[in-house]
Amino acid sequence: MRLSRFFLPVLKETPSEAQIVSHRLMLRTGMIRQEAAGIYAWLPLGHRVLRRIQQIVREEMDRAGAVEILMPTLQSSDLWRESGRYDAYGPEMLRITDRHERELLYGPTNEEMVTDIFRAYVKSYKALPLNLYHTQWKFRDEVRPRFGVMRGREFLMKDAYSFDIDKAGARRAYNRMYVAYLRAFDRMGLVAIPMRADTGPIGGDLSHEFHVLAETGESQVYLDKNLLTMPIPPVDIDFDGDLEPIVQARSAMYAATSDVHDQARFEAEVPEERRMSTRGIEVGQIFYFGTKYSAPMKAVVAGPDGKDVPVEMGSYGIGVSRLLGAIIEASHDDAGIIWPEPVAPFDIALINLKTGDAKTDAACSGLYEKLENAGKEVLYDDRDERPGAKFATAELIGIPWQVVVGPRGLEKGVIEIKNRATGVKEELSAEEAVNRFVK
RNA sequence: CGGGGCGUAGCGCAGCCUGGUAGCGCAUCUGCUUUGGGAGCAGAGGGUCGUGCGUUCGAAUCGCACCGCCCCGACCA
Repeated sequence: MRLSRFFLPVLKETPSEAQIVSHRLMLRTGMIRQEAAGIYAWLPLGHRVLRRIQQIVREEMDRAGAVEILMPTLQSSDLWRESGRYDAYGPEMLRITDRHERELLYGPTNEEMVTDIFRAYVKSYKALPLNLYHTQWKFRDEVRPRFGVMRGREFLMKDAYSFDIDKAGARRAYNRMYVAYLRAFDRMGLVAIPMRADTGPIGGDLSHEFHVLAETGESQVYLDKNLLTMPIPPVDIDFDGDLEPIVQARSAMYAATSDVHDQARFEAEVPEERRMSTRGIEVGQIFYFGTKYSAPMKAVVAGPDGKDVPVEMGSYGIGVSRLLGAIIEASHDDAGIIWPEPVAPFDIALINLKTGDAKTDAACSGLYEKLENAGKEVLYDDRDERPGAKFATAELIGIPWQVVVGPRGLEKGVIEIKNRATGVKEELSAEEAVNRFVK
């Protein structure tokens, strides 16, 4: 993409409404534009990152055996009356009336709808286990939206729903999502720690919140430092195999948010030098809730004995749009964002230091073509701007690699590559540079 | 929803207290010069002063109401 043809409305000054760093940077880099409190338009740069995150989540869901669907944003109130949540949900739910005076709502979540889909088609235990997921915009009319996309009213969320014949099956489904989440967050360059979470009226130990550790996190978290260095399950992990040991290895170690934190237990279980207390951003939650919806909504399947039983369910959310904020909170410096490579909006920022200079233009065009043809996403800064402005833009928007081409270097037959995260610069020939990225 | 604050050009702000018809920086446009870390000079364009009602000869400025947004708290992916 040539920057001269891209739409990248960066701001030199920070809009006054933004308080936390991720929100400021998202506005400054022209990733998002606020349209109303907690509601944002996604501009090209932000949209690109959103899509990459969504794709990583999708790949890991698919790998774990979940099946993608897409449910609507608007739902009929009928299903919610069946589950009893229509009245229970309160003003957080955005309610809409259509021209026929029918009550609709903008979905804050999809348990009812997916249960309805399930019960319409699945009648036998032989069709289980099943996990249906989608990534869709949700709306929760928060009293006080804040922190940009970290706590908007409209947000993009991946939610998966598992269906099993019994609790043992539900536990296996839960474990698959647990492992998939470890992999997904790791691929985004995040250290996300599964924390014991409040299971509410359901009880049990099958609920975890995944938190990204960041100073600006919304909740206080307490954990065993050993969790930070636990190995991530490999790409070829067998999701049909026994994942319990992986889950247990982590669950055995203390990690809790403030609402379930037990200081006495923390001190008893974790040696002082391994105790860590910091802030966390919740980016995902997995939850087993049994027959909470299947029972009232009569989502039943015939078991091996021919008798109908309500399915055992769980739900598994990832805050896709929130992750943009979380990643920036966890990865930035004074100059701007530092995107982890797998989620970066572009792989390489190609910086032409002297647009209009025939040799420099030609060298840049050549590099641009070779890198693009090799499948790299390149943002070529071909604007008629001064070098300083181009460097500043590249740093601000956080492209992982800069390829810097100018007349001075070309005289010596070299260009410069610079890593955004480390700041390390190297002078190479153009050919070497291409080989470096193409491999 | 309780408490606080703010709405003036695309962005950041001053002007308001003490009423007299709007200004600064950045950005934008034109020209010239410049070009290895957010250039300089000269010129130009751009504003229903959030909305409505009121007070007044006269309202960005004073009063009332409404709308929007932000911050702290209580609540949430």
